[in-house]
Amino acid sequence: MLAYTTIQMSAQLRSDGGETPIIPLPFCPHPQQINFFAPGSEIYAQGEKAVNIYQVEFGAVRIYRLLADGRRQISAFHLSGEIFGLEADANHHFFAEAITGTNLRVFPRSKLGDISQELFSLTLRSLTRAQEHLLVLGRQTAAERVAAFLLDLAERQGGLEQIEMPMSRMDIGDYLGLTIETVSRVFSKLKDTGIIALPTLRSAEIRKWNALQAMCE
Amino acid sequence: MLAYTTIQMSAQLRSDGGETPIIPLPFCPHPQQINFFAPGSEIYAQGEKAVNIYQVEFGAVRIYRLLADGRRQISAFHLSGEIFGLEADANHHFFAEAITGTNLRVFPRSKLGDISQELFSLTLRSLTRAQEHLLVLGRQTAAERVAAFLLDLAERQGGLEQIEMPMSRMDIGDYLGLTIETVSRVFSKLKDTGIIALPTLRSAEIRKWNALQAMCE
DNA sequence: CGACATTTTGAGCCGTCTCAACTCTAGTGG
DNA sequence: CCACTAGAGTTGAGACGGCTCAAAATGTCG
Repeated sequence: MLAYTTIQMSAQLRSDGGETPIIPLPFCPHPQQINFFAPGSEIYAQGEKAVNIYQVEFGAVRIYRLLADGRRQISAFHLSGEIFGLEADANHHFFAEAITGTNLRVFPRSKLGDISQELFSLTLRSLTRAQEHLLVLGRQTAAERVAAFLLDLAERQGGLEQIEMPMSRMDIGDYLGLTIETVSRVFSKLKDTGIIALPTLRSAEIRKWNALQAMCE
Repeated sequence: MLAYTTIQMSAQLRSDGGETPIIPLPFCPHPQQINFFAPGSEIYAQGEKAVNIYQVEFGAVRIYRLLADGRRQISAFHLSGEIFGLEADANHHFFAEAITGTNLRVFPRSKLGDISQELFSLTLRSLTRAQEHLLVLGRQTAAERVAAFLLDLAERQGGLEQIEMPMSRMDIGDYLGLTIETVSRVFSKLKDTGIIALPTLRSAEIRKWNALQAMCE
């Protein structure tokens, strides 16, 4: 929505520097190019012809859909190493945007050839992830959703207690089916009860793993 | 949950007889057996080793997950022709149960060999469907959810105004993230406004397509 | 340091849930 | 064929969680 262009380097440093680079980038069937996307920039749009698939080298991406009145649902965040952009037919069914400055490996769909076992299993993992997120959206309370979100992020970042959250509160709300106010209130409550700490706005630290896990049932 | 055994034939007739058999059953890589499942019977359980994939010949199946306190989220219904049971790893992440009397083609996973383009694209379609359902659960009101559900069912049954609903109100609620009471209230409202008719408990007739579509935005 | 965007906090409201009673349907047995 | 019964669905009243609207606080970048 907002078109930054000059800030990209600092955002890049934040999401890439520090700790982390634990996640491997194995998927690599062909020589491919790497493109940089500035924070907030569009990678593809709903309805657009799906010519490429993408792998995050570093940064973060949101996949989302919009209702006519502007309500937004983020169906997934993609972090380093993850693949996105595969579609069931010729066109994209969702929007994809870079959250922070993001480097993407671009694989032309035409050059993929036969479906590798690896690509298939990445797709199945996405499916499982989406189906599990359905449980969160359909049946969990606000507190449970945020807890599940934090644990999921932690796990995807190597299981450390320090979590990077490249996305805004609005992104988190649109992912969890909540408003920013509710997300914020839950964060505050978790902080007050000592379950997490919030060193900065875009990072969290899990202090009581069992308490957080217990919240998801 | 309930173990019928004597009623299975009538259930079978209801879901199979009448109109419908429009949907093709193309997926058929190897000779395979066909198994009958009585209404309510378990096809596989969460955590169980995933040895087969399944295709519905006739009947209906629910795929679901449970929280510790019994809250249930149905992530998908599968009708004639549809495939389910594929998992990202060795074990099932969900439960699968027959809703009505159901015949399933069973394909041993071991005999699938290389992933066919067709199987891959069926998987992608499931992924898209799940991601679109996230929008429903995350951002739509009760009335919008029910409208989307009815339109989806109608489309999958060939676009006719007569819809078969093999599942109970509880199933619908657990699919849409609502209680049975709310589902029932929305059905009543749609009936009162003449948008749908409800000839029997397990069928519906769409009277005003545009009104229903307008509800989903 | 100053301006703007983002996040947090507060107060009141609304949609959906909960709990309870009633109705309808389908199956059972006289 | 009809009354009886159990399960499923519907309807109503009140409660509650998360939303809306508003304002204060914090963080970011010029």
